[in-house]
Amino acid sequence: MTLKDLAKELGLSPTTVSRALNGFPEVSEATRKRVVAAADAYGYRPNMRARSLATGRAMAIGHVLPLSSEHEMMNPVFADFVAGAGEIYAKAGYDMLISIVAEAEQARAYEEFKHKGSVDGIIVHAPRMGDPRINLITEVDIPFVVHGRASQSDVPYSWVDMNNQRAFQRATTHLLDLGHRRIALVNGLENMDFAIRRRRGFEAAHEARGVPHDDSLKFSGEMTEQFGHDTTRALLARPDAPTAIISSSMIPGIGIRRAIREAGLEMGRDVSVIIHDDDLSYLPNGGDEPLFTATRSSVRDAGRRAARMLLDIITSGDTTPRTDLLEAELILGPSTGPAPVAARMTDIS
Amino acid sequence: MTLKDLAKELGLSPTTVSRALNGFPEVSEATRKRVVAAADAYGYRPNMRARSLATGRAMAIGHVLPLSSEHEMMNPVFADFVAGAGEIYAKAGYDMLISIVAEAEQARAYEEFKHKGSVDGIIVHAPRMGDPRINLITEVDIPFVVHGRASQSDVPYSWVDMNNQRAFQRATTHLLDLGHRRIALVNGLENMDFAIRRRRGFEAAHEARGVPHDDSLKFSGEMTEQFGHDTTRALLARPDAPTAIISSSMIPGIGIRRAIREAGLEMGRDVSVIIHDDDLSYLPNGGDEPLFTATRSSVRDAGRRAARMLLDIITSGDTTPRTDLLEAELILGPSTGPAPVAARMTDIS
DNA sequence: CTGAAAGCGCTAACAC
DNA sequence: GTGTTAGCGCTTTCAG
Repeated sequence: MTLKDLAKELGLSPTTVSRALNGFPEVSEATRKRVVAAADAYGYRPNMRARSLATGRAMAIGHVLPLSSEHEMMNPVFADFVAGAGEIYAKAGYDMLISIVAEAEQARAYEEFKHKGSVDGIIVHAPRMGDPRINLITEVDIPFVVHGRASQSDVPYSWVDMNNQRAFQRATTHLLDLGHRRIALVNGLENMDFAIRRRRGFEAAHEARGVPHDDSLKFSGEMTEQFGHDTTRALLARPDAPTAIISSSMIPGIGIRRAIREAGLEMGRDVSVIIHDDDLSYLPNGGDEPLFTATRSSVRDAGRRAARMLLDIITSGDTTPRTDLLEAELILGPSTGPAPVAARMTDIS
Repeated sequence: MTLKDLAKELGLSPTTVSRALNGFPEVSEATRKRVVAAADAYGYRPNMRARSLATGRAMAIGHVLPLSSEHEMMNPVFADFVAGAGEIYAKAGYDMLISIVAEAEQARAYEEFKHKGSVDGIIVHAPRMGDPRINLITEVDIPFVVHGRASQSDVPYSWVDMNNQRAFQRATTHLLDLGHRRIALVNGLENMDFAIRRRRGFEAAHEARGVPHDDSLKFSGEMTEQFGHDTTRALLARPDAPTAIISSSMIPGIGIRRAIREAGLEMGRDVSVIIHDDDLSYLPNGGDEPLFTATRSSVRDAGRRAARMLLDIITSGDTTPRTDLLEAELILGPSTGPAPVAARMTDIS
């Protein structure tokens, strides 16, 4: 059933039918009712490809994420972000196109998106420090919003991001105010933008409280359980072991828990641990475990906001860069001051 | 730069240029070379919408997942599956469309996909027992492949799935052969197809070895850490506590570990635990923890296979249902026979 | 081997 | 208010 068929059935011209269906003002209410009823009855669905070709709008948004981040904490985060964005697109009648592209082919990917005309806008995921993609996509001249930020980028651009610095500053301050003076930071690789901001927050908290921060307590690596485990093991074996640890993500957090247990220590009593997780839904805080604290914010909401921002840019045509910084919702749970860690250790070989 | 522009530049007709670019045989090698070179030089990219309209092929695949499964173990699994599928699509020049649709709107979603002409085929995720979507989509008459299976469906359909029954049968057999006689199963909700199959495998192993399986040792619930924790806690408090536990997923597995530790027991010594995870990359088995065993298979590979299957169905036009059952790659790690659990327990209040 | 012409299904001037 | 006429950019008969 095409528009033409429907028009023939109704004894009208395709134009009128089109206008009636698309809510143009110049069609009479009577005809509109007839047309809509008939369209409904015949189960008519406009062909988007044809409409796209005629209007120039694809009614689709592309999400691009670099293949290289497949083993980062990106995986679950990405899924949630996309779910949130998808919600908004669905409401607005847009489709969502996902493409996972190797670093080297990013430039081509954007160009293709543009020239193939398959999307009206793009969401860029997992930016690095000074990510070259920002420049690439700006040149291609297609509306886009970055999920996260890319420090040191020389061109202005639109983004939606969590306030990573603030979240870590608050978490760190919390520990400092409890009396902790040696706090370790288990962070992601510093080529990821968020990792740098988190470290800055960690340091800022120290500076604000006049407590020196020891570089030998700051670690950055791939966010695996192994990394959390080994780092913590080594930390606890030191004569100047920290009394608290802040983990940048859930996964190394699991390793941290394990290492603490292996050392014969107890979380929340001997060592305070804060595990930051962008979306706690994966690892609900059991409550009865002495897991010290956790920070929380909704990635899904970030997805929704990014989608709304992009759609607005597209429909308004106003491409002046806009930004949206989401405050993390911190859950700073059952707390305790510093304990003489080293004294309580049994065997960590 | 459109085909017409390019043709004009070359002093050829659009037809010839099209044929040259699309590898039709009747064009001379000389012209083809010229055309290809020019296309390259000008950075010409065919407009997919126009091509789609002309050919009737959308060159895109839709992935539909029900909104209801957002809090299932679906999240990370979905991300990986999609990454694998995306790889194949990219190579074949297809786009990937994702839509997250509420249960109630599934029927309409498929119809829209079909009539809007935005995709050539669909991948259905997270099927339930006798999932009605299978019938819906079959009626709509668009090629599709199901990721997982929906038992009790009356129509035949194509699917790619893990051999969940076999994986759990093997894991259970492993424990039985070590001498365990009371094994608990911490499983997902049984409206999910895989949960049922896993239980069947668990039971089949017992039957094959002539060991009775106790219904009071089988649990099914939402796969949260809390569920794993509470179940294990209660299990260990029983006078007839099991000597081994099999967990259907990583997340409750974390709770299981915690409950065992809280009970003053040690995994792999006092209680043998097998945590099944479709993709261990999220929780690398540390190796030095007495985590007993784990099963492993690549969700990403399943995504690749499903994508290939669907593309083949589409291009060949042969819609006779095909199936692909992937064997899980089991890692049945450091093992131990049963220990008198109850005797070793300290305090679990 | 190449080109002219028609059309995919829809929208958007421009008339009436 | 409604219809007519051109396209959107590409593929595909059908001629030559």
